[in-house]
Amino acid sequence: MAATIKDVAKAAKVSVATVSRALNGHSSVSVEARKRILEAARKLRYVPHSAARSLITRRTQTIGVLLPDLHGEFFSELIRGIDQAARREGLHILVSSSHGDAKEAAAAIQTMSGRVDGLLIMSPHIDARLLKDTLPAGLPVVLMNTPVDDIGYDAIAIDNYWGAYAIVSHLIGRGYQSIALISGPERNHDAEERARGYQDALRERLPNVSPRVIAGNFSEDSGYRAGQRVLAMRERPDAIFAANDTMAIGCLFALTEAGIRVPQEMGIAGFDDIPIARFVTPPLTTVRVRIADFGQQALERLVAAFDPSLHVQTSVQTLRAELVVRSSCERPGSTSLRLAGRPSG
Amino acid sequence: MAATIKDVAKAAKVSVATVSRALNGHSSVSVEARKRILEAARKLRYVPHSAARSLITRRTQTIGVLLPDLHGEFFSELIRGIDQAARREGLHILVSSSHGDAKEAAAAIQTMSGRVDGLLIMSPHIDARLLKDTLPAGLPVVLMNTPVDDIGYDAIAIDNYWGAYAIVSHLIGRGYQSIALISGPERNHDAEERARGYQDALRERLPNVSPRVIAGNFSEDSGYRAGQRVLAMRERPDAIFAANDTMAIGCLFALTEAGIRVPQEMGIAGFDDIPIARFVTPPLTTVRVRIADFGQQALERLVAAFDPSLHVQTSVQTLRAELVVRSSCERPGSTSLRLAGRPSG
DNA sequence: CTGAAAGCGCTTACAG
DNA sequence: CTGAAAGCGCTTACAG
Repeated sequence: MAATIKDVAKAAKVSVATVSRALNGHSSVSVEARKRILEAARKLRYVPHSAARSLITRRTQTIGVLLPDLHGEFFSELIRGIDQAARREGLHILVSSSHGDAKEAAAAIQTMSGRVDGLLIMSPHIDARLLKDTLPAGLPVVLMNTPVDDIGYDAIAIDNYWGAYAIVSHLIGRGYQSIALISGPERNHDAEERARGYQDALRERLPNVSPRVIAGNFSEDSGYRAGQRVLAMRERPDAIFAANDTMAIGCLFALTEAGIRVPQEMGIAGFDDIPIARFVTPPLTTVRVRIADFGQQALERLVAAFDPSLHVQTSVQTLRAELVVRSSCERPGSTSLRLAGRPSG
Repeated sequence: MAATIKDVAKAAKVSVATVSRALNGHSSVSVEARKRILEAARKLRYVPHSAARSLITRRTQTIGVLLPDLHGEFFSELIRGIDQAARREGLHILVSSSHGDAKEAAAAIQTMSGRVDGLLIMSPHIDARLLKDTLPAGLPVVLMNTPVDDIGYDAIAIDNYWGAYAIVSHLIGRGYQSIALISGPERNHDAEERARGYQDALRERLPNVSPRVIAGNFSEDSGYRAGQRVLAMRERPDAIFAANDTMAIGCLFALTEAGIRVPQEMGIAGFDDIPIARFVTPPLTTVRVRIADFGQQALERLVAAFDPSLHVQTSVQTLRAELVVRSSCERPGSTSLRLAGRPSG
């Protein structure tokens, strides 16, 4: 049906070798031959068969992106950044998501790994050993926000710890004294790092106050329910740090519904700076992570790893986060103290 | 490096043909041979080379998804639905986005079409002729929300017209008399259909009121600016229908900032029912489209088209939308009138 | 039930 | 600058 390189060769009256060379831009083709070949290819609507090419070149021009989930703007932003960078590099992207556990993630890696030149992996579940057992030796990989930073994989991570530390410090600077955390899902690396930042900030800056953690799972709904639990407490906290914006907004909704005034009676802060964060009432103080940039950098790391001469050693790169101060935890009368983003390693 | 079918054959002491048959589940392989082969394959971590297989089977087990953009939750939901259905079918998905115009979309179709068994295309720009000129004959395609419904392509579309018609009718039923539209981007099919629904509802239900359209482009920011323009009008409308939720929320923000009470002084309605819509203050009345379902159905349509015996004729399928009534246009004292979703064709 | 062989559509030394 | 030929790793009639 579709034209092959043979058809083009016949039409241009040259060998398939010459067609291949002309189409791949090798210089050693005469001007007239090249012209005839290009003309014939155009006429026949010739498109090289990618599988045949891959078979011989051992390159697919495709990279795989393994994501734990696809809910929410975080992932569309991430894919957007990856896709943009990939297009610049002439690479296609194969997407796979919804891996509930390590086993599923490993299976997805298996089926992808034969079809791609490299893999971008975000998996809160997988560990280093499983990864090593699953990945074909020599396949370039960049781990995104995945808790495997010790053993020979390139990785890129959001500075969750610092972001959480900074925002809790900010709340304390604003005069809040009893700050509760709405946590993310258990065994989720991002969630754990944010919790750790919360704990450390509290311990260092308010040593006499003990942390209070309300379980959440990153969904709006869990934030809403957490808000209701706060309302039911005998001794309510005076501020809440939610481990992501989505929960912060759910919580805000619960509080507003109950007539609690934010930020006067209770401060709220989130994490991520999703687009909607600035549009809720009151606008949400949060930590911004440039997610599309994150995706883009991950892809560029991967591309760099394609060239072994450039890629001498694996390393973990951290992506700077920045505090975004809005009014959801600005008590009237408190003085302003703005923290800047820490330069990342 | 990686093991090939030859290595497995050698290890299991059979021919490559037998290995191929065993691994592909053909029945005509003796039990012992199958056992030895499976064992050898496992030991060698054999994974069939997908390019080699594709070359001979003419199937890639991959479908391409062409999207105009990747901003916002709409697209992550869409990809999620597609990805879920694809996984069930054992298909991989190749994603490509950010095609500013028809030419870019055509180029993306070109580079993808050699690597996929079928294509899901959402492109507000492309027209039927260009599509016909670009697509290899015989490649299964399903158009998603793309204004090419007349010439022999399968298509699936959101019922934008009806959704807009229904929500404007709802506003009128609530007693609003002067309803302005914040439109979507020009030459965008969804936007045009929603505008058409708005115009028709107004013409039929309030024949003496002329429509008022404020230009927007689906971004929060354009909604915000539209809100400011409304505030500056000499004769303000008493309700606003924004062509998507994102703009509705931007507009709401502008109004709230200016001290306008919603819904008492001005009603607002949106379109899409993005997750945040229920969390803003007041919660937004909107039209819900089950986006993940939409993606899933598109993929299933495509898979059906793989089997020519099942797939006799192309057709356009419309996805039901439903009105979601919240408080952003509930004036005190107005009576309730809830419209149900229309069954789709 | 099994194997030898052809062939899918390319690229790339090799020889001229 | 060009062509003949080998070979990438599979699958599948064909013959036994």
